[in-house]
Amino acid sequence: MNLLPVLEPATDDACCAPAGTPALGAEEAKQKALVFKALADPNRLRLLSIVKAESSGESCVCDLTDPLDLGQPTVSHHLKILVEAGLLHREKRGTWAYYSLVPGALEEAAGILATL
Amino acid sequence: MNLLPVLEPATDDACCAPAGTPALGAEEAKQKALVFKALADPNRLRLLSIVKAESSGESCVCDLTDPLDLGQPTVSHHLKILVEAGLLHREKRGTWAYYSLVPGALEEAAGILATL
DNA sequence: TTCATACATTGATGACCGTCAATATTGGGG
DNA sequence: CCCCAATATTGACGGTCATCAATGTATGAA
Repeated sequence: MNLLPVLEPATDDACCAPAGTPALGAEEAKQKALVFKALADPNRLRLLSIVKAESSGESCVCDLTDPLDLGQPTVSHHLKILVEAGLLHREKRGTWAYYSLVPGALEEAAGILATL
Repeated sequence: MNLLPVLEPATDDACCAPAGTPALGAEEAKQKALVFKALADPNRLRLLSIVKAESSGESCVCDLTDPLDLGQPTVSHHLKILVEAGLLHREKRGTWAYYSLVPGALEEAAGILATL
């Protein structure tokens, strides 16, 4: 998938050999960092945890506002970030909004680390 | 490991059932978020990628400064963050500093996602 | 000891982020 | 149509972060 750098025969001087194309491209790295940015907040981790623990597979915002010590707008903000990161799915039914894990999304995030 | 919430028989009103203890505690979440904070930067992902791709298993700073479009102090700063997150190991030999992946660290980070 | 190299640290700056209060929007019920 | 409940959006504020230029530190060589 990645063209490996040419793997120089070792410069006679010392350290600092390859350079060439870095293993992970700049754009690719930026993209992958987005997922971890979404995961890099304690309250968002707790949100994911609560949604995952729910037996029904989904939680409405009021289920999520109480356990965290945060105001409702802040929780909504975090949920939006998780949705935009592709980790949560949002479905509005009546007045309520139900959030559920996107199937395989967490595994995919874990996969990024395995294939760095 | 976690005491599950009592799982109310469903309040007659509608939504908003459990509350109780959130699946992931506040302190625990804060701790786990630290690793993802370290991973939440494109340049740090690239650094990890380069170190991992190196056949010798380690890279000195000059190997890392060129591929990224960053100054040497900035690279040093990112490396420090990765070391403090427990992802990289630093060993100084002579004038050079060699960085290598901490064995199992990336897998452990991936494990956090699996056991949220 | 003096100099050059490799790397780390400091201080400053501009950008981004988490949080809240206030307000807007949407949907259901009377 | 009007009111209320649930959620989203906006604007503002304080804190953190990524980056760089300048400087400090340590190691090896002359």
